[in-house]
Amino acid sequence: MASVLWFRRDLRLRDNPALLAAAESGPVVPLFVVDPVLWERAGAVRQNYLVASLRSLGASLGRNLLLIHGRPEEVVPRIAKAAKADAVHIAADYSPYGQARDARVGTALKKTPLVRTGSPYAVAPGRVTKADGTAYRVYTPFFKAWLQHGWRAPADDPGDVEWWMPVGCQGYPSPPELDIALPPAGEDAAWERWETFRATGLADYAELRNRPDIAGTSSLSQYLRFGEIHPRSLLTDLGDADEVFRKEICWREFYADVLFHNPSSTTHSLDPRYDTIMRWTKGKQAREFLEAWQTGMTGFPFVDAGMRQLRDEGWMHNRVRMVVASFLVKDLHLPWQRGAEHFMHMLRDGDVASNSHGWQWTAGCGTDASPFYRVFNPIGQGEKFDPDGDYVRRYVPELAHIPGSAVHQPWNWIDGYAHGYPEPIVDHAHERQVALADFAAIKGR
DNA sequence: TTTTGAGTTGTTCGA
DNA sequence: GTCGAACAACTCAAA
Repeated sequence: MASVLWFRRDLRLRDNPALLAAAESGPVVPLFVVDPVLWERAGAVRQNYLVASLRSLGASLGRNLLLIHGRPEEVVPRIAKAAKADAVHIAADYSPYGQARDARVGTALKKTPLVRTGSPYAVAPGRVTKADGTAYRVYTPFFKAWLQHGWRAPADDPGDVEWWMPVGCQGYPSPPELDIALPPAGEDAAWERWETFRATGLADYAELRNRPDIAGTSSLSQYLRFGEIHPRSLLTDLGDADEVFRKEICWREFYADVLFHNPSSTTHSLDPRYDTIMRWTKGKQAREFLEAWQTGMTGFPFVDAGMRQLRDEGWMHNRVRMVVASFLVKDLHLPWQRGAEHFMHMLRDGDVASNSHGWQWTAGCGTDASPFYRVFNPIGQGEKFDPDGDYVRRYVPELAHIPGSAVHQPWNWIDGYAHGYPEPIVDHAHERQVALADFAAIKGR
């Protein structure tokens, strides 16, 4: 009997338990459904990356990837019927949209089972709980329990799979052309990046990961996002000395767990007081602030460098993500949701769980005891984590003439504004006080 | 059961 | 310049 293996965010053949499950019963129909909802949501950068990844997967299947455009609840049953499949195999998707979609597809499949094997996580969301069975809301206890829970060994190599296309394949979708270069997509590229990072970056990761001027991070985020490599594969290769990197992988799992238990937290603050009490900037001023932030024209060099990196590369260093997020929420007083939407539209690694809860953490309405007084100083952060100013000069050419660390304070440089760089759109010290006062009002309720 | 201490990523102020 | 304290309120786990 044939079966259908429906790829979604697991675009790989290695360490793929759902593939093993599918291959057990005979020929496998490798299906990818171009879901118009997710496609529209992705934005041009992720659309391009997805197509590149699908092409890579297709090549590794000997051009047998079955691409069909349409709503999954319509497409998947149709393909299963055409293949006379005994089952449709998937890796579980724990995102709110994925859960709802898979429920609809399961219903539409009627008697053909939708079999979930594995997930994009080492430990599936919902598995790690407190002693009373409820979900964690603080990271460190979660991390301890997650380690304690442990995970399976990577899945075996699938060997020779008989790929089969029972119907004609539709073409790859055509995203708008980009004038930016994305990293190489696909499973082989993911493993190559991982091996390079293991050999050259992992030992210094704890020290250098916060330096956006240095390539100190793993650059694996888009590979994890699209499942071109599984986190279990990374964890298996880690040693005792790699605790900091292990914890970063666990953050991804923690936020997936938090979102699983709070499906509305993509748009609603975990702390419900937050959405109703904060006094946000409104009207024309809000639109102008948002545009200045999005285009990297706030007059704060480190913030603007980050926002331009996002625009130019579809990616931003994590340290800078926190700084620009803090700036949007606590200096410009705009809701975290506006920033999260922009990130999801622009990021090649955009993941709804990590993105929503990264933003909520920064905004101070999410998990963990994010102290209300934690307002990042955009200048101080730049001087601390981009000490030579190289990061700012790389992305903000109007400041390229200012040497060293002085680039973080163009107002103190004699020709600082000679090349059209804008002056600061807000007074950070003042806005910090406003944010603290707002937050104190929330906590009083 | 109650208490206690710690909690990703910070900043400012005053000694 | 460096350094420690202070900046709430709540979650969680261990004592």
